[in-house]
Amino acid sequence: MMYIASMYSRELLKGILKPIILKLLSDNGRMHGYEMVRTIKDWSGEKILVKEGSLYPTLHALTRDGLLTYEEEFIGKRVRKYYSISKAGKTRLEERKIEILDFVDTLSNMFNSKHLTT
Amino acid sequence: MMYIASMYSRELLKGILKPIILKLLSDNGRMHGYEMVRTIKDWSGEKILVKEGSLYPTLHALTRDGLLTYEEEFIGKRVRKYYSISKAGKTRLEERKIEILDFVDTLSNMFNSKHLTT
DNA sequence: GGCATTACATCATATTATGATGTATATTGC
DNA sequence: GCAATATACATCATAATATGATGTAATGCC
Repeated sequence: MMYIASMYSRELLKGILKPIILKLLSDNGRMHGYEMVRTIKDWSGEKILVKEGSLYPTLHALTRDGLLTYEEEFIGKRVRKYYSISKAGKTRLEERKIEILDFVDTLSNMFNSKHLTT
Repeated sequence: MMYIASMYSRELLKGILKPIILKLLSDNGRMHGYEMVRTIKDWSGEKILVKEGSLYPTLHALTRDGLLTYEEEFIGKRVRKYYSISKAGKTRLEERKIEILDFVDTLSNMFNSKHLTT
């Protein structure tokens, strides 16, 4: 059992999990689900804590959409699913990366300056 | 009738509308709904295009939660609701601002560097 | 043996932005 | 004067998606 709470509010994290998974697999090659949870945690400085109830359905959705592939491996009797990013997944990642960095920049400007209408 | 499409994908915008409204009213004092839509558009460089179907229910929710107050005014026969941020709203904005700027920074780091696990 | 960790999974629920739709007044161009 | 557009409010069904709760089972450690 895993019980953790994200530092960022639930709403702020919406729409960001898929790109994070794509980026993770793009950088690291093969990874399995449980490994991703821990890596995202480390990677974000303990600030993004993905829950299993979020991760597994998202991995299935990305696979269904052809952005990921996976292979099963047996460690003793236990099965592990190693996921990899597909060609289509890499293309999608590039698109989303541009959007995210631009969005982040927009938000940064919005909340850092004082915008007065005249 | 207003028909516009946001530059950013739907998911990415989730959870950001409330803080934007709070920031807007914090900077500008009194504003009415329709004015907010146009200001957010200008303010974000045409990148965040809030829909009426999103804005009005959100204004009601923020008011219900005590973060906004409003006064009705008549421009001829037409009613306008001028919203202002409350003390509680300002407190909430400060909290959310810190969270958003930190989140933005985390995302920027995540998507700009290559993170390899060893 | 007992406990924590690893590793997968599903499902009901909550949140929230959107598109569609509706109503009505005011303004601007011709 | 009239038509088109802009102003200004609103509601509702729908879609997307992260979470908490819950479940199963193997492995590693003391």
